[in-house]
Amino acid sequence: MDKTFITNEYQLQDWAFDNDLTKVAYDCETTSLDYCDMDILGMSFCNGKRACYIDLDVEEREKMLSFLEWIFRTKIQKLIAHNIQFDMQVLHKIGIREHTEDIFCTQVAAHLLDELQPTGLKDLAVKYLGVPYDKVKKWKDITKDHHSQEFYDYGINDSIWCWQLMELFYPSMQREKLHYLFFKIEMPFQFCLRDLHINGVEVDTVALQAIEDKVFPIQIETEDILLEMIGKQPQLQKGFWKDCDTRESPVNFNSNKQVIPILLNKYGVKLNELTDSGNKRVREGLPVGDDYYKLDGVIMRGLYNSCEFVRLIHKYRMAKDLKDKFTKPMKEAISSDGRCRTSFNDCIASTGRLSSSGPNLQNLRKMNKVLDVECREVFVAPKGKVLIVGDYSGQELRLLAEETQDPTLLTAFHKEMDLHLVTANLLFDLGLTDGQMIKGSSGFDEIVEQYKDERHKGKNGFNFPVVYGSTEIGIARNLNIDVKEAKRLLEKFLDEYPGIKESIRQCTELVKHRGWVRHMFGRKRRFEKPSNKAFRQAFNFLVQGAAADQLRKGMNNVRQVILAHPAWEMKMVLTCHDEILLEVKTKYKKQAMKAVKEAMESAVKLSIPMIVDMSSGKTYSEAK
DNA sequence: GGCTGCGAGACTCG
DNA sequence: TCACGAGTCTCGCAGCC
Repeated sequence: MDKTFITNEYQLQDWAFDNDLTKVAYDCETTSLDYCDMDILGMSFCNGKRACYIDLDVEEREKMLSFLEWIFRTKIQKLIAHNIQFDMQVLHKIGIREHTEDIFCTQVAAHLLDELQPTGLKDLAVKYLGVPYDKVKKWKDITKDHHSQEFYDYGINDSIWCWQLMELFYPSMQREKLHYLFFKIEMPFQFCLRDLHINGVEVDTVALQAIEDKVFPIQIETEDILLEMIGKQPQLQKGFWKDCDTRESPVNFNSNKQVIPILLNKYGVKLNELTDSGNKRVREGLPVGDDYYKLDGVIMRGLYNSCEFVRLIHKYRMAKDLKDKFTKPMKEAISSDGRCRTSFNDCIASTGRLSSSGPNLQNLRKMNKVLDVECREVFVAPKGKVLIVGDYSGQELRLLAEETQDPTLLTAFHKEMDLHLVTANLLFDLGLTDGQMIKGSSGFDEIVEQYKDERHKGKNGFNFPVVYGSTEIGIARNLNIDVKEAKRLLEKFLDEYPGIKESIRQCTELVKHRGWVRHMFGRKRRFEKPSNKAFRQAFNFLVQGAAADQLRKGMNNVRQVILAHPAWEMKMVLTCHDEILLEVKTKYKKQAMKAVKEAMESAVKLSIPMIVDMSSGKTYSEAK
């Protein structure tokens, strides 16, 4: 491959006019991964024959950027990159906002072709291109001199490898029939991911601080009471009495190793359950000491009435958890413009779901009734705007119906019946008619109230666990009934829903004999060897994975709505598995909600209706 | 004695 | 080997200088 290193405007122009740039792989080197702080150092191109590295940390930078803007706007018709959503963020940041939407992300392609492999560019270069492992340099290994030959080489190799991977992956995807998923769902979705990161979500720092000001005193007060109960005192450093870091407790109530001996010896609490490693030791016939008792929130709640000490430890831990895992990291994650930007990772979960990190905004704590704290209230709409949420109603169960084509499930969703009640009715012979189980019908709320317990068992004991592949033992533990009864009910459940039973059987056969399954939108999941765990994962994938790709299609449609109505100033700001959070000018709220609902509901055509619930508010908690 | 890396366990969410 | 999919924090231990 011919390599050129470019450091000024004329070299760049010569290279660009001498080479065909209709189809190129490109890669950007930047100073930071966060959109707010990021600046570009250089960019590399490869068209399959020749490659160049363009140093942009130079005097003629502005002229070169404006020439690059022209290239992207007029020359490039196909754009290839590794983790292209990031490289498109860089383009946006440096003012290149108009470019082709015909894109190819080699990272996404690699993930679709093998969801278990590492998808870093360097890993793939070693695995597929035969690049020797010791020749692959990581960012942290290269010199800090951005104008050195070594740095230029590092930059240019990325676009060359990227081109070569594209040439390998393109035919592989056609062979594996992943083409539709890749080009029609995943590639348009990369623009949604780009926009989510660029937009971020606005954080109300006053509300965030208010939560910390509420929970931190609770943590300290509870710790004092706990210490007093065991006849000890906190050790305070002189001076900064308000500063938590200078205060040391002789007992760490967050440590089970320290807390369990107190519970056993001083309070005579009986702990029965063991941790996973404790259970393993029992199976292996090894001795099990106090260290192997399990003490988590569920067990602590069970001991509330008999032991005040346990209740206070739980309260202490909840307060500490909110500060350590929500308010503190959230403060650190806010960019200079007051917005929080998470990374949405498209190529991690083997089901195809998105994951979120740095910070993870997909596990925001719900309302904590003990401490009276709602974390979602810190996410707000900017002035003049409102937040709207579109949420797929019963998404996984509807997709379960679609996947299994079970007649009872299909009827339930066609008639808009409450599926948890339907299951309860079938399992516990409640004698309800179809009409009584239709959501919103007269007397429906009373029925739900009357059969609250049975409905809860239908929902959390069967409907959801069956999608996870739960066994009678799991169901027995879950519902606190004996295994024999759980087995009888599970058999009854599968007899009442024969489509589910048959689908699980077929799915298991495929894993046994073929080693992989494919969900309704084309994504594949592979298994190294058949096992009960693999069978559960495979069936769950058919539903969870389909849900993930339905959401992608929904978001792609919503993006088109955004582009069609610039006056609404609508922005996607978050997504969480089955919902999309957007901000929009207050005066367009009604139209926007209608359009988003339609866009999400029409994303995929199924044999049953998909319903999207819309809500709005000034804060995320209000809009939920 | 202090630092670092790692696994286990606990917690959060859909 | 008792539910699917994630991320992140703390604790406590092992290994190293």
